Amino acid sequence: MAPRHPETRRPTLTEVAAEAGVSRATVSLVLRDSPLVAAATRARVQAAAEAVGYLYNRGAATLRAARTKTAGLLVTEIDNPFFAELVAGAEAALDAAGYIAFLAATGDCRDRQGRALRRLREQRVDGILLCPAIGTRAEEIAGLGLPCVQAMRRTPGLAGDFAGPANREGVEALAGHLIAGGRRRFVFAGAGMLHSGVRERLDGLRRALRRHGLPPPVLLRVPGTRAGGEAVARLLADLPERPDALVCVNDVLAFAAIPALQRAGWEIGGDLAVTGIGDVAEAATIRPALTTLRTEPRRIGETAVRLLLRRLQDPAAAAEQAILPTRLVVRESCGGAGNLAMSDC
Amino acid sequence: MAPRHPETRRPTLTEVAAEAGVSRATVSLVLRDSPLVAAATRARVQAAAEAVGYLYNRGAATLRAARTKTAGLLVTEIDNPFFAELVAGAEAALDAAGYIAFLAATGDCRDRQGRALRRLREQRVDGILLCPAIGTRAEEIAGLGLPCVQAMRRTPGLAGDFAGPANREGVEALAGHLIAGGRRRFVFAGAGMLHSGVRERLDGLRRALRRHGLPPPVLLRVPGTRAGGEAVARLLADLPERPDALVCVNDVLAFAAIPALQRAGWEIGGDLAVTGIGDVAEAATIRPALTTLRTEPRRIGETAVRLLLRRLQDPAAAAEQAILPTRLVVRESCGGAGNLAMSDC
DNA sequence: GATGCTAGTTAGATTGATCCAATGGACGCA
DNA sequence: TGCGTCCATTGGATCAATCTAACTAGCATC
Repeated sequence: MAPRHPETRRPTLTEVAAEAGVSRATVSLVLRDSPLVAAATRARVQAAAEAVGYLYNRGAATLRAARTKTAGLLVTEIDNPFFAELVAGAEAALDAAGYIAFLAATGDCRDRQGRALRRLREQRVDGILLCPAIGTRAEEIAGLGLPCVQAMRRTPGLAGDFAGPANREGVEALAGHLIAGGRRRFVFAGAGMLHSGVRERLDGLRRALRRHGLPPPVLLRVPGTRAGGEAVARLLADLPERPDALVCVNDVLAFAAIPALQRAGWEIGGDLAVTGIGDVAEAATIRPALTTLRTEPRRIGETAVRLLLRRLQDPAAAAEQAILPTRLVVRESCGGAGNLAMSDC
Repeated sequence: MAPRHPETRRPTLTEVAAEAGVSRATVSLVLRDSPLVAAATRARVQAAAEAVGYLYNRGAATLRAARTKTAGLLVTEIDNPFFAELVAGAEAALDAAGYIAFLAATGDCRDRQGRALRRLREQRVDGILLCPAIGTRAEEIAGLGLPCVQAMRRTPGLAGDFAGPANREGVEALAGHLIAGGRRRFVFAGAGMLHSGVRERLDGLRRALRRHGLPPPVLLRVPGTRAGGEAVARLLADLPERPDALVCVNDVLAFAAIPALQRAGWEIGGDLAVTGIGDVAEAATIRPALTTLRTEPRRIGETAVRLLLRRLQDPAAAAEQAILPTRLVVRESCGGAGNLAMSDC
């Protein structure tokens, strides 16, 4: 039986210093890659650290210095494939920069978000990447006293760094495609939680309809989840007028809506066009394959981290809004022109 | 323009102590919910902490005490929906216990895993939940000197805590179902990386075939990813004998294999049965819907955390192996009996 | 010979909480 | 009153790093 958690005292700077025949301060400088130490000394210290099996204690460093080399990733839900990809991209980018990520989910609940934020501050993270929960107020974020980059959604009245897709323009193009395909009576599903991202998407849709002289969309106030998608089939049946296009606030909602609608007798791509937003992997395998707006979550995560790292380097820099272009991916679920093809927007 | 990161010195125990008219030690006891302090004193201290806007500094506490209230989550890939669910379950369970999770991905690469483990140790995490990368050696884990619960896979020769599905029994039942449906010539896809989990699945399949006097499966040595799934179509066409059943090592591989096979002219569920393992949400929406073995990743994550918390409480406890039961979910992709139904195994 | 400069190194103070041993006061009991 | 307990509280040391300012050579300059 191997020893489990041996209470061996780990060696400290002092031991390394003794081994190398220098002071603690010098060892500290070497470990932090300071240009102040001579090459020979540096080599000697590194050898000594290796020899005694030294392990850096970031906790002790944190106490004295202001940096922890950690960042918080606070997203809505981890097991939504969209956010999973966003988190994967953010984690990889942080890792590459020598940071390590704390992960927490808000479930779009302000209380949970508040708890998580408190823990992250207790841990003295250097910065936070946040998909703010519905109802988050600007003071909550500004009051953190921490660099915070928002992703996907913005807290109203908070003019900080932000990374997200060009929702309005993208959805406008998506709706334009549907209209060109002959669709006229639009429903927008997922208006249950009107955060800034949803509002932009809805705005894009409204603008396209207005431009073509069509009536505004019917709103289904369901959450943007699989559960929300399942509710859609029932709600659609109850509408006074039969719609011919269902624009879903995100892919996941569409994934659940499509089978439910099929069971209810709708012919997806035929009498009803269905679209998503995101273009996660499942969009290509569901049948009919989903017409959607590609927003590249992985890249959004990477971009948000880039903004965060920049902000850490230069706290006084002007706030940056990284609005990433989207791309319309036309598949079968919208029927009409361009079936199975992809086209830029 | 709101102040960005005001260099306000955060109040410390000393300030709270002064405000409450007690010593630092007493404040510390209150903050840690010690039963030693009198109720009146406790209330006074809590009010004082609130009044001065005190924020606990876990870094300082860590330096003195041995606990950080953090744990590491080290998984293969975050954007595989299976692991995303596992991580979501683990994060929720850790959160409920007052812990916060570091997240990192190994990409099944020992070097990356090693780097992540080093960072986690530098941060002095209390414990680690690990899906060990291929080729991980027992000493690497035992040498951490840290509580470590393995999930999904085991490092050979390491007898520690473990949480994972009953792969062998599950796949045996799955294969039994296919055989009962008339399938005879089996291919196993995803044998590119033979970790313990894959080996168990393969064992289960082999056992079922042997029991029914059928020849062993053909192995396709592709990775268990979407890319691996796409390679499958080409490889199947090249086989000397046409198979009638494709057992995929996981759902994600099957999701990519099915459309690729369809394009190559195979009739899924008809001339070729295809199955996955996991039963993530996409399994129900792909067409034909995927027959798979439900392994409940979320519950595996929760269970692994339960084991980890137990180990933290009692480092000397006997190692526990939590082997969670699986459930056969029969859908269309395997054709034959039980179409669209679900059945226990 | 005094002075200034630079590169490399260092001693000692500091960070904010916890641990430990000690202390003061209230209480019970002979 | 005196003594032993028990409870609540405390001062000082401690954890392992970083920071600050100072110091030492070595060399060039005036």
